[in-house]
Amino acid sequence: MYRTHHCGELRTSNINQTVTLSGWVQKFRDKGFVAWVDLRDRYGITQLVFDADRTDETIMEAARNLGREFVIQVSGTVIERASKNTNIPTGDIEILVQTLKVLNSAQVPPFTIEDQTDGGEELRMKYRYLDIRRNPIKNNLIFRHKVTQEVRNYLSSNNFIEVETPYLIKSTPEGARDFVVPSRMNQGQFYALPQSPQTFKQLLMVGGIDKYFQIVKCFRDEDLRADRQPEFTQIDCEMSFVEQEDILNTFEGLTRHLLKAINGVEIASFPRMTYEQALKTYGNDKPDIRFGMKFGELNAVAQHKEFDVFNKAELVVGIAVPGGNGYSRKEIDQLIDWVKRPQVGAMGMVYVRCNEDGSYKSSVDKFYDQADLVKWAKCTDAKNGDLICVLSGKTSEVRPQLSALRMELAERLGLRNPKEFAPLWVTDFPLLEWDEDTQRYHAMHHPFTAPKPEDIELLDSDPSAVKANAYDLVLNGNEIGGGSIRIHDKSTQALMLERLGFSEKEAKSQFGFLMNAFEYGAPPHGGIAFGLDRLVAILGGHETIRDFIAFPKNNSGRDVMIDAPAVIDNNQLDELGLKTK
RNA sequence: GGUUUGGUAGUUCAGUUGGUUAGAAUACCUGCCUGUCACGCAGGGGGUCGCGGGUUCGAGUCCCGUCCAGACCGCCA
Repeated sequence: MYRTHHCGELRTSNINQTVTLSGWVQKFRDKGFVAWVDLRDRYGITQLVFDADRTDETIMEAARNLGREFVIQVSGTVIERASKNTNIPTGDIEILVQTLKVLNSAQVPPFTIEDQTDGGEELRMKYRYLDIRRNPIKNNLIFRHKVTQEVRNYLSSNNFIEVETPYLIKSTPEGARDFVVPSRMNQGQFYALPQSPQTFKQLLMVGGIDKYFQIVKCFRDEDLRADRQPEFTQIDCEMSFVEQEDILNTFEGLTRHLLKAINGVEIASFPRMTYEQALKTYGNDKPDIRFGMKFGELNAVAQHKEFDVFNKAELVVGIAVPGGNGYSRKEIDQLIDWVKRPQVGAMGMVYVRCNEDGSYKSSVDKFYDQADLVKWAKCTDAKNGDLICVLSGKTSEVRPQLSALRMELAERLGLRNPKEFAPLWVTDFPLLEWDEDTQRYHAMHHPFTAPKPEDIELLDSDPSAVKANAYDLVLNGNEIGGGSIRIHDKSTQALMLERLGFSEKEAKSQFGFLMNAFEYGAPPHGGIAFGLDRLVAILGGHETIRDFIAFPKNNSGRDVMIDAPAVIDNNQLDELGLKTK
């Protein structure tokens, strides 16, 4: 038997017991007459003691030959410590070792296996199995397990069943790039890995599985970010015989349950906001509402003077930065440089200092008097001591720019408290979005989203005005879930695909299976999918999802540990019919 | 595809205006130490300054190219 106990469980109540423990050598401390080993496993650390008076000399010697991360098994007696350590749960006891067996030696690890490691990101990824031994990563994986368990518990107890859908499916032209897999038995043909199980879950609805969920890997061949991986996990859900309201209530319930069970946070009901409101108020369809700094549109109070920049702008919009009047001229200049960076792309920034005495000082005093600036302050809800930042230009450009500034300032002001949770439903997304590159409409959500019934006639006259019963769940400025009521009849689906530029033939070959199914009694249905990686990271109080994924990929989509992707040999290419020459 | 930051000891980093033998901390090794737990003390080993080219009497430092990594933009229905 390798162990009778794990390394986190022995207490004073176990004193005098003979125990066997196995684990890794965290640390060896040698005082000459007496030496200690911190023995670590998943559950904690237990101190082993080797004492010149009480320990056999050969064992003493063997202990001196141990290195960091050696795997050992020891047997001995639990004794009370002469000096206790209140920092760890097992700090009152130690093991007086009677037998010591090295189960495996270890090379000196390339970074320290400690909470505050000295290792950099790349090195930790290359030796991810060592990184996982560290508490922060190990605890994140345990945390993720808890979240998925709670998801399964909640949905199961609400009559949802988990059904697996295939990973080897068919490439579709809409949406992200597909990862493709060559077929050996059908040479020249390819499977695609699913970007989501979307059509399959809809077919499950046609199959009568009226409440479905799946915790499922999805794949998108697009460039990565700190919060984006090429393979990621979704909590994918679909329900039949439901309206938007039913879905919002059900999954607000799930999210509330998670916040309660995982974070101990109770939120009575989630606020809602339309897509239009979100853009107007926060410049963004996933606003972080933990803090204010709402947009104030200034066209009416700023476009009557000689200031051409504003007069020519489609939108003049500002935010009030709390306490921002405290910024030095230099700091404000740095802010202006920040918004002018190519990543943000503003042409410039006008600012107004709101002095404590109620007077104003702006960078455009030449054009505007105190009475004007009073109105600006009113529009942006600025208080004395604030700084109003104003951007102008094309609405579609200025809003994201000011939104980026708002988020940056909130970050600097410490307003993005990771312990605070502010969920928000964003509803009434447009069905379609004009794409300049391809000169056609794209589905904002996906091509299976149903237009709002009252907007259907606009599909011909004014496609971009058509709204959908589509919704996102936003948490602390992150989109954590999105879904819609789906089309469930063949003619609407055909019309939709036609509007997206599919020929009848293309529509049939790509999505014929779905439209066929719709002809055999498809129930009204809709659903939602949550990004599990992101959700777990946010609940865990982090922005980066990599530390919540056991084996993540780096910025270039590489697994640096196993060194994938890699070339394959000619025989393999030949078998797949992919050999060039 | 673009913008930007970085690459120096096992690791994390410093390295001034281009100038002597490239440093620190930590890790590692050796010795000492009667209760350590970030143990302490003394000593020691450890460098293709990412790679290639150029400028120069002289390059870790300047220039060009290239590779790798991070952040962001595009992209991500």
